[in-house]
Amino acid sequence: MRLATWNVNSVRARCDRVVDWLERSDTDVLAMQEIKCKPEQFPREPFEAAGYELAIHGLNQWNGVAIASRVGLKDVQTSFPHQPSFGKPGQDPVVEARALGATCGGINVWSLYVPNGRGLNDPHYAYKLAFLEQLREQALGWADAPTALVGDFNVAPRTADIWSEEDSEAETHVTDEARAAFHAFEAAGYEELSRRFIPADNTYTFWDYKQLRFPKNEGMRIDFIYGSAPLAQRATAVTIDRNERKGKGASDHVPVVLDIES
DNA sequence: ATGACACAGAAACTGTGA
Repeated sequence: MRLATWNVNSVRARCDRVVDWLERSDTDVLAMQEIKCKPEQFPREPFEAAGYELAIHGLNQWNGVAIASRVGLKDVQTSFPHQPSFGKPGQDPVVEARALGATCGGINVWSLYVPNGRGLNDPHYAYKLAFLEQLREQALGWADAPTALVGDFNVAPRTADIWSEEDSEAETHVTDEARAAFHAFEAAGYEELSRRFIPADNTYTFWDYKQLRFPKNEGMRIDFIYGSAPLAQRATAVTIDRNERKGKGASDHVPVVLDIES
């Protein structure tokens, strides 16, 4: 089975590219982030014509997560228990569309879009840390089953995972506490599988659209695949499909792909 | 080569991302 994660940065703007890639890459399950639309706006037809079922969770033009599967899709959950909410001062907090769980081919798959954090003194940063902490709490209970926590974690775990730790736009991605919150999944029984297969420094999954970041390979490694022990022991390969950042109309993230033996 | 922000919604700009 082939399981992938991809922050597509609008599924409507990227639909043709995403479906083309799905078919070319022979992917069975794709977890998407930043679909940037409501379910009724999602371009279902090309996915379904290609043989995929869909689970979609989107509230507005922000965030949004989805799962496309051709190996079954059931037990859909549009948030995890105690998932933190967020709201601007004076507004009612909302549990945003940042987590979507489903059982696909016997695997408990979570498509995750961890809050960016925005700035170290921004309430969004505390929200980011709380999101990771509460997710870890829930993940403890899923660790004995084959579980995949995949998506955009918005954390660059090591110095070699970011082109410059001084980049002010990524300050919330490199702090000790963000990195500790990221690594806490290891103590919860999970292994980050892209690292096992792709340990090389300066191997990125995101490059900003601005300032020639991609041609200069100035990116960040922030998209990951955590597998519980029962899943990790079945992992055979991971690839990062850097080609998907090329050309006009690319997302700023690329797919990360896990192969699992049955 | 891979190339100098992009997306959505509202309104000719703003919020958001990282």
